[in-house]
Amino acid sequence: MRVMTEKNKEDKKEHILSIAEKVFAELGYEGASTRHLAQEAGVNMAMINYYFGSKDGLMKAVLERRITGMRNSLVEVKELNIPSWEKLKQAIDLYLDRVMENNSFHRIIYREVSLTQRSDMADFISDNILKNINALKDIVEEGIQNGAFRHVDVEMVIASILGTKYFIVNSPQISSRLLKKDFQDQDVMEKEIKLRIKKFVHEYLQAFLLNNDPQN
Amino acid sequence: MRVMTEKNKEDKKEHILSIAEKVFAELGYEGASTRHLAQEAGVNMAMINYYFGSKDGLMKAVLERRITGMRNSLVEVKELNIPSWEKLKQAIDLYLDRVMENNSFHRIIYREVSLTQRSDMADFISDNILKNINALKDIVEEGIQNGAFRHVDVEMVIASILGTKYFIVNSPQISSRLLKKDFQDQDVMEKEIKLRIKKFVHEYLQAFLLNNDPQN
DNA sequence: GTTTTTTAATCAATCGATTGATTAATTTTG
DNA sequence: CAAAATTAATCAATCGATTGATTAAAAAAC
Repeated sequence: MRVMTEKNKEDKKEHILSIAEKVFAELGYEGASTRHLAQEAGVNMAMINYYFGSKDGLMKAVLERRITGMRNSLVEVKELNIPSWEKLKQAIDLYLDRVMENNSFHRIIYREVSLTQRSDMADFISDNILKNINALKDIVEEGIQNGAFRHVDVEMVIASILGTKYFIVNSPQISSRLLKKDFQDQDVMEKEIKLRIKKFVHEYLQAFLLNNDPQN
Repeated sequence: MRVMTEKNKEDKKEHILSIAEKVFAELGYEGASTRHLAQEAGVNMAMINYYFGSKDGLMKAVLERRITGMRNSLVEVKELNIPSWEKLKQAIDLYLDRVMENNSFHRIIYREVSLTQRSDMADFISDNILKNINALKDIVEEGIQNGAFRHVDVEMVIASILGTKYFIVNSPQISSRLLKKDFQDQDVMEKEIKLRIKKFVHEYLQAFLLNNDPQN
């Protein structure tokens, strides 16, 4: 038996977390049994309760691992002293980068909030997502106030930005066939689809949002 | 006990289906037990297997009830002899009307295809959705060919249209707080949000898609 | 009186969780 | 340093509860 030092213990928890993230995305929370989660991670079933208290605790640990720090980056961009249009582009690129890097995680959280039933888990998720959304919203509203953007429906602009990536990331079976790309290959997705989404979002926002009238 | 005539038998199946649609949207497929489904519908648990064979059969019946006929309407619009821009607007309005009317159903199907794991259910769903998507795609491509639309990334345009409604309908906990509306009230959603989505999608497509250059 | 519908009871299988026992690693003691 | 005591980690086995499904019998319908 290998020696399990303090360093290796954290490795093990991290290992279980990363496997669980994939399995939850693959089968859903209810569909992923603790036995299957343990088997996939190559650990005894009791280890899940030993390290995370419960299956619910494991799920929350998976969520918290990714949510921490997400908002700070967006707020940083929001407070940059650059033109609104550049600011919005940077925020969108940052958001898309993070989403595409951890697409399993984003499938999980939107799957959970798609349920009507309220729970502390769903509340925790939607609270955090809403904070990120509001950072984006602030940037757009700022651009409208300083005349860079037209007077558009701000909430709908946000919904269309998030929705576009949401559709592509959360329904891979459909979007991969629409975009004719195999999303099983992580590399293809990160290098090609990400650029394609960014290019499209930039272009349609430029056409719809930017105020080209120098009068205003 | 009430008399159950032949007419009433179909009513009962339909009653179970409509309740199941709501419960599946609320709790997910795995989260909704046959006992709970039966209790909500006010019938004995064995009735689900008697009428639908299995829980899986009930789910498939819920799906097939709505999917049938969806595509035909879109193809009808596609074959109208009107300008591409009018055609696209009609198709989008038709699609949004159907989605908002049956939002429980749409939450169910996208929840199922958000799982990576392939299944006959997920395949059945994505096959049918893709046919509807291709009808929309044909309309946009036709508009590009006849010069009405600019040479845009067609697949991304579709993804943004579907994604916008997808985000609003499938994550009600988030979108209701973003849009400051309570989606529990079906009437408010159908009469207000639907118009708002339509207005927005029309406007941004007009800005991005329409070819205002009379040369082309 | 035969068929269809409905019910309560029950089935094997699986769920998440916990148990007591065992092993490995660390700390304390002399 | 070495022996003893303590803590941490892991395991197989099993817990009660719940799952989807089935049954035989009763009730209703025709």
